[in-house]
This record gives sequence, C-alpha cells and structure tokens, in this order.
Amino acid sequence: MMASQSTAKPEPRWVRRKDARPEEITAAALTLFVQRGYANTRLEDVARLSGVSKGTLYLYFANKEDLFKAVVREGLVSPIAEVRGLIDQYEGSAFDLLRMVLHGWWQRIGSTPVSGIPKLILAEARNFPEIAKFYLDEVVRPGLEAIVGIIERGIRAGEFRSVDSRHVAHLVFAPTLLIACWCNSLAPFDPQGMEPLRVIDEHLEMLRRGLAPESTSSQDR
Amino acid sequence: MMASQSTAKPEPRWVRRKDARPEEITAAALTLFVQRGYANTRLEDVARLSGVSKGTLYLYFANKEDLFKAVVREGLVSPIAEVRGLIDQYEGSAFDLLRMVLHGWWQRIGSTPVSGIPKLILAEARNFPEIAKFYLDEVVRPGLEAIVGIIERGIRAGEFRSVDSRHVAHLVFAPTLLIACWCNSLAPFDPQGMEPLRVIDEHLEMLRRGLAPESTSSQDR
Amino acid sequence: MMASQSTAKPEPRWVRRKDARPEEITAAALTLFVQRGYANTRLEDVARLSGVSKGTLYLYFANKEDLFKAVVREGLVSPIAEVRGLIDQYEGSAFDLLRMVLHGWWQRIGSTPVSGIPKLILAEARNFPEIAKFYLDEVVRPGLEAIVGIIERGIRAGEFRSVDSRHVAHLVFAPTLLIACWCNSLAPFDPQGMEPLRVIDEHLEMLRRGLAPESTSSQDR
Amino acid sequence: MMASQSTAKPEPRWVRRKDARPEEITAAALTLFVQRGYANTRLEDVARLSGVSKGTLYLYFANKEDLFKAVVREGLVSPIAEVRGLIDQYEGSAFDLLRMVLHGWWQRIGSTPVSGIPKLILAEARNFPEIAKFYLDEVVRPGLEAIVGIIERGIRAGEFRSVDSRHVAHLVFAPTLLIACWCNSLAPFDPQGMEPLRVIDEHLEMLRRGLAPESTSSQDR
DNA sequence: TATGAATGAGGATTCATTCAT
DNA sequence: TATGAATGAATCCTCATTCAT
Repeated sequence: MMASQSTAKPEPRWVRRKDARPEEITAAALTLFVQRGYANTRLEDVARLSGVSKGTLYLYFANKEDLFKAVVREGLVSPIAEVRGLIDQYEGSAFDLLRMVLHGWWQRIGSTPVSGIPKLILAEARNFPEIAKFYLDEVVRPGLEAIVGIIERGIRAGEFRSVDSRHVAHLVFAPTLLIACWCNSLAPFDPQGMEPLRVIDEHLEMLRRGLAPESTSSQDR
Repeated sequence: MMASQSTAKPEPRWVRRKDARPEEITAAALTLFVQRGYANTRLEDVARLSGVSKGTLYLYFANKEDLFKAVVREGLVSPIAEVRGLIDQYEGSAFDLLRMVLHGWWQRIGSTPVSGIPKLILAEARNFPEIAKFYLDEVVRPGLEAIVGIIERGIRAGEFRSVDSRHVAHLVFAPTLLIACWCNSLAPFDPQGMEPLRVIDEHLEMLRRGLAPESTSSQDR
Repeated sequence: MMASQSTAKPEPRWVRRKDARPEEITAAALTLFVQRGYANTRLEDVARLSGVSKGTLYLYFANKEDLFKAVVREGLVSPIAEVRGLIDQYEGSAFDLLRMVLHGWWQRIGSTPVSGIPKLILAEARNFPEIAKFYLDEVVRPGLEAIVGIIERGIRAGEFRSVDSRHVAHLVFAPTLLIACWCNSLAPFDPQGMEPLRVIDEHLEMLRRGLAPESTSSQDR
Repeated sequence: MMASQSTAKPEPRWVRRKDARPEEITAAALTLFVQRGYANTRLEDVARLSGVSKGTLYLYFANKEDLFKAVVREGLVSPIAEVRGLIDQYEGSAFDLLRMVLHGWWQRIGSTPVSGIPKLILAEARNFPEIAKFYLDEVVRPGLEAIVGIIERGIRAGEFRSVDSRHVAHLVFAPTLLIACWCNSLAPFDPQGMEPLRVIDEHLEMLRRGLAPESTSSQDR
C-alpha cells in the first residue's frame, strides 16, 4: 500500500532550478520577441513557454524591458566574442578571411535563433535607445571595423583593388542582414524559399570578383 | 461666383479637402508606426499628428489593423507602379538598367518616408500574415522577377557572366534593405553616419565588376 | 405612442457630464480612502461608487496617488479658506473666538466627511511626504498660528493668563483630532458612543477656566 | 583541538534563543507597520528587519493578519497591566494621580515604539473589526473608566468641580493621542517640532485649573 | 461628418503564501 | 526548524473602440 503511494508521485508543484532558469527564460523570450515583437509578447506567454509561472520571471528580471535587454545582450555576447577571436587569430588571404567571417556568421548566428536579434533591434531601436547604443558599440562598430581592417589589409597586399573600405564594409554585411530579417519575417510565407548559404556563396563570389584589383586586366585595358 | 468667393474668403487658397483626410491620416500613421512600431503607436497620437480627433479615424478606417494595412498598401502602390513602368519601357544595357533601378529606388523610396515600410513589414509580418502575403506578392516577387529578368537579359547579351540569377537578385536588393532599415532604426544613434548614395554607388560598382563576364573576355574589352 | 417611447428609454450606456465628474469621483474616493485606507481601496470600487467606469478615473486623475492628493487638497481647500476668513474678521473676546473656531470646525469639518482627512493624513503621511508637507504648510501651521494669535491676543488683553501659547495651541486642537479620528475609526464599534459636541463644549469650558488669569484677579471678576 | 574550539568560538555570549524569535519579529513588524501602514508593509521587509527569512515568519504566525494582531496585542498587554496596577494601588490626590497616569503614559508608551499603535489602530480599525473591538475592550474602555474613576473620586473629595466625567475623560486623553499620532506621522516633516512633555505638562496645568472647584472663587462670583 | 468623453478588456507588476530542500 | 524559490491571485493602468452630442 505504501509502496503504491510512492509510485503515485505527488507530482511536486514546482522544482527548484535556480541556475538554469535565467537562460531558459531568455531563450523563450527570444523566440517570442522575434516572433511577435516586443510589445505584442505577453510575459505570461514567455512564462508558459519557459515552463515557469508569471511571478518567477520577476525573480530574475526586474521587468519586461530588463528581460528584453537581457535577451539582446545575452544573445550577442558569445557570438561577438567568437567572431572577434576568429578574426584576430586568422592568418591568410584577406578574401579567405571574409569567407570565413561570413560562413562563421551563418553557422553561429544566421542559422540559429540568435538571427532574430537584428530584426528585434531594427524594430525596437527607437524605443530602446540604450539597446541601440549597445548594439552599435558592441556589434555594428566592431564588426564594421573588423571588415574595414580586412579590406584594407587586402588592399595593402595588392589582393584587393583600392575601394572606399568604410562603405564597402556595409556591403559585405548587407546580405547577412537581408537573410537574418528574411528568415524571421517573410520566409514563413514564401513558398519558393531562398537558400541562405547559396546567397552567401554567391555574395562571396561577387566580392571576390568585385574586389579584384584592376591589375589582372590592366594590361588589356 | 467663383471670383467673388476667392476674394471674400481670407482662407488658405486650397482648403484641406475632405478627400485628403485619409491620406493625411495614413501619412501620420506611417511616421508613427515606423518610429515606434505598430503596437506601441497610440491611435490618439496618430489623430493628433494628422490634426483630427480620435473618433474621426474610425470614419475612414475600420480599426487599427485596417489603418495599418492601408498605410502599407498606400505607401507601396505608386512606387511599385513607377518602378514597373520604368523597367518595362527601358531599352539599354542591363547594367544601366540596374543602375537606374537602384537610383530610382533611392529617389522614390529610400530617401522618403516610405523607406520605413520595409522595417514595418519585417517587424510585423508574423503578426499580419495578410500583409506579409500582400508584400510578397506585390513587392518582393515582382521586384525580384524584374531583377532576374534584367540579369538574364544581361547574360543572354553577353554583358554578364552566367550566374544564379535568382540568388543574385537578392544580392542586388540587399543593400537597399540595409539602408532602409538602418535609416529608420540605428542611424539616429550613430554619430558617424553612412551615406546611402555612396553605398549604392559602391554597390553598383561591385555589381558591374562582379557580374562582368569571365576574364577570358577581358582581352576583348 | 410617443409617450410610450419616452418610457421605453433606450438607456444610454453612459452620459456625458464632464464638469461634475471630478467632484463626484473625489467624493467617492474620500469615502473609501477613509473607510479602508489608501492601499486597501481599489480604484474599481471608487469607480463603481462614483458611478463611472475604471477607465474614466484616468481621464481626470493621472493615477491613484494623484487622486489621493486631489482628495486631500480638495477636501481641505474650502474649509481652510472659511476658517481663515472667520478668524480674520472676528472682533470680540479671545475666548469667544476660540469657541467660534471650535464650533465652526465641528460644523464645517467635524460633522462632515472631510473629518476623515486627518486620519488619512496620519496614516499616509510617511508614504506621501508631499502630502505631509502640504498639510503642514496649509493646515497645521496656519491653524496653529491662528490659535497662537488668539491666545496671545487674550493674554495681552488680560483675558488669559500668561501661557506658552505655542504648546497650548496644540492642546486647543487635540480634542478635534481625537473626535475626527474616533468617528472615523473606532466609533462604529463602540456601543456607548461619545458625543462630539459635548466633548467640544466640555473642552471649551476647560479652556475658559484653564486659561483664566491667576486667581489674584478672581475677586475682580 | 576540540577543546580549543570551545574557547575559540568568538560567538556572542548569549546566542539569540529561538524563544526570542516571535518578539523580534513583532518588534520589527511594529516598526514597519507604523512607518508604512499595514497594507504597504511587505512581509519580506519584516523578515529582513528581524533577521529571519520570509518562510520563518509563517512558523510563528499564521499569516499577515495574524502577525498584525499579535503586534497590537503584544504591544499593549504590558502597558495596560502596568497602568492598571499603578492606578489600583495609588493613594493620593486625584490630580496627582492624573499626573502620574499621563507621565506614566509618556514614559511607557508615548516615548517608545508602542506609541505607534494608536495610529495603526486608527488607520486599520475599519479593516480589522476584531482588533477594533479588542482595543476598545482592553484599552479604551478600561482606560476611560480608570480616568472616570479618578475624576469622580476627585469630585467626591471636593478636589474637582462637578463635571461630566465621561466626556472629560476623553479630554484627558486627547493630547496623548495627538502626541502619539503626531510623532509617528507629521513630526518627521515639521522643522519646528513640538515637545511632547511640554504639551503634557501644559495640559496638566490646564486640567488642574480647569477642574478646580468653583469654591475658591465661589465667594466672588 | 466630427468630436472626445466614456468604456472595459487586456497585460504588467506586486506580494502573501506555499513547499521542496 | 529554517530557507527562499516558486506560485498566482489581485490590482493598477493603458488604449482600442464606441457613441452621445
């Protein structure tokens, strides 16, 4: 009899998992924020999706805005670090580095839920200046600078023609933005689909040719 | 009669015709939707900005969602028509056509308030499938097809190398998306700034070189 | 037929009465705040009691705190003015003036809902420093000063013995505080009851005798 | 080694006995209830202030209301007993007894945290009828009766003039209420300050004179 | 048509209370 | 006993929408 009781699991109303919680919550929040937008996401849904109660959210985040910031920050921190490391160490041709960066972006960000963050930032930057500045300072600027560095290295090495590195850097990233936004907004409604990796490779090929120095064909000019 | 009227009334020469109301309202709504996002925009603010009362909005639009759809539709209708006409008539090199399209985009969309619409669509597509489909059917698909057509014309004419026209078409538009989104989200927080036209021209140059036929044909240049 | 129509009132969902509203609301709020305390009063109840909807409250008051302040301020404004006028004009013996002030207090405050305000202030002063200061500056200080003035006039005129007017002024008001608080808190539970006017008159008699000049002058009375 | 432990322990000489817990908790609760009001006091703060955890409160008190009642009851029990004893034993003039009671009140209640209880009662009586009745039965009524007794003893002894002892009893206590409430609400915001003992002494003097039999001056009347 | 006062459903947030540890 | 993470009912407040004027 008593044994039967033990099998009749009293099913605890909740379990204590303090450490895991914040990540589970931000993961759920990221999903919903990306899907529905910040304002349209109910904290109750975030709670449900992360398997906790409404009140529990407030044990880890002061309020909705705070949760949002945590989602963005946390989603970006490790990708940023990784990409930085990647670039700093690399020794090789400038173009190979560009390829590595774009492929790395796809692997670590583009093909993961984190790819939803750009859309979030775009949508909410005006409402959250703090987030906008953070993103500019920690992601955009360093990212652009890295690309500028690569391009200028390529120019100095005679690998690339002389271009306005600053503006070209924007071009290098444009397709990633397109992909990230597309996948998290219109893609679900597009029956044809677009293959991100194909776009990236096509883009790389365009960059290779577009950045090639005039010299090769300089004689026939 | 008309003469007498014009002399008597010290009123502005063209009084706001009641027919103009809807456009004034959608214009105000576009501004606010782009600035703050759909959910975060209060109809009261739209009313104030367009100089009418809250109740008046409901004389022209059934509800907030309806207003939103009108904003998007209306913002896109004439640009779409113009670009179509542009392409259909044009006779000239494929690349010149690309240049014309991108410059035209900047003039008619990129540098106007309408440039905020892509951001709106990205942010709200998931919440408004109808809008998403409309945008896909009326803007994205026709736009891509037009570009695909241009590219394939160029390939057939030996002006461009042979590429996956579908995916390259995405690349052609990517920088416009970048610019449109950037200007309506992060640009206000970026002290450095980015010059859209410079980016577009740099992009065109990259396209010219990147699409140029294989260097085997470099001597025949 | 028409008569029947008039009886078949379509019963409008609400009526427009912009001007009357604020007072109706503060009156209801005063009642409930006094009865249940600030924190324990639900705005929904205030709304119901004043015959409006929850949202309507926010047309007139920014939030609960604002409503609270309005209740206090509004409840005090006219009594303050009246008492001031009363004292300023009066010409007569100091004691008669004291009597007039205390009786006036009973008529205009003590026996009205406004008598609940002292209790409210006491209970919430610490939570609303602004209100505390307002009450001190606009009610307590002027009130005490008025009493001090009367007492000192009486002393100068030989009508009162020489006392510490400042501290005696507190004593003059103490019974009104007792009455105001008692009636709005314990009175409903006390079967015996206490008659405010009796207490006031007994108090006046004590004041008359307690303030009478030293008995040296008893013979000349 | 172990021996050294016993000597090593730099612990306080008398560790907080678990029996002391409830008192520590009610003391903390009294402070906070008086400061912020019942509803506005978070049990978490009571817990923190009394150095225990939130859950521990529930080992000693069934719930917040229970804690509140304990605070009131406990705060009043010993003062009541003391004052009773004081009065019962006393042999002396009625006025001296009044003086003793009021001075005793100041020493044992007025100048201690317990002085906050009247404010609490006033503020919450309507919400806690049980408390109201308890306070009426155990504090107000006995207190008034005691004063009534003293006054009537004085009258019988020819020490006091003939007054309505019941209502005058209220007057005797009024200044204590004023002081108790003042100190726990407006005093912190009043730069001038009021000296409770001065008020009490002034009050006693007013009582002495106000209650004096007509006889002294009866001849000159 | 045009207005804006009034409505009330919806969602963020708080905090007394429970309970696994 | 003691803890504090977890819960969810309760309440403030917002704002799309309605409708008397």
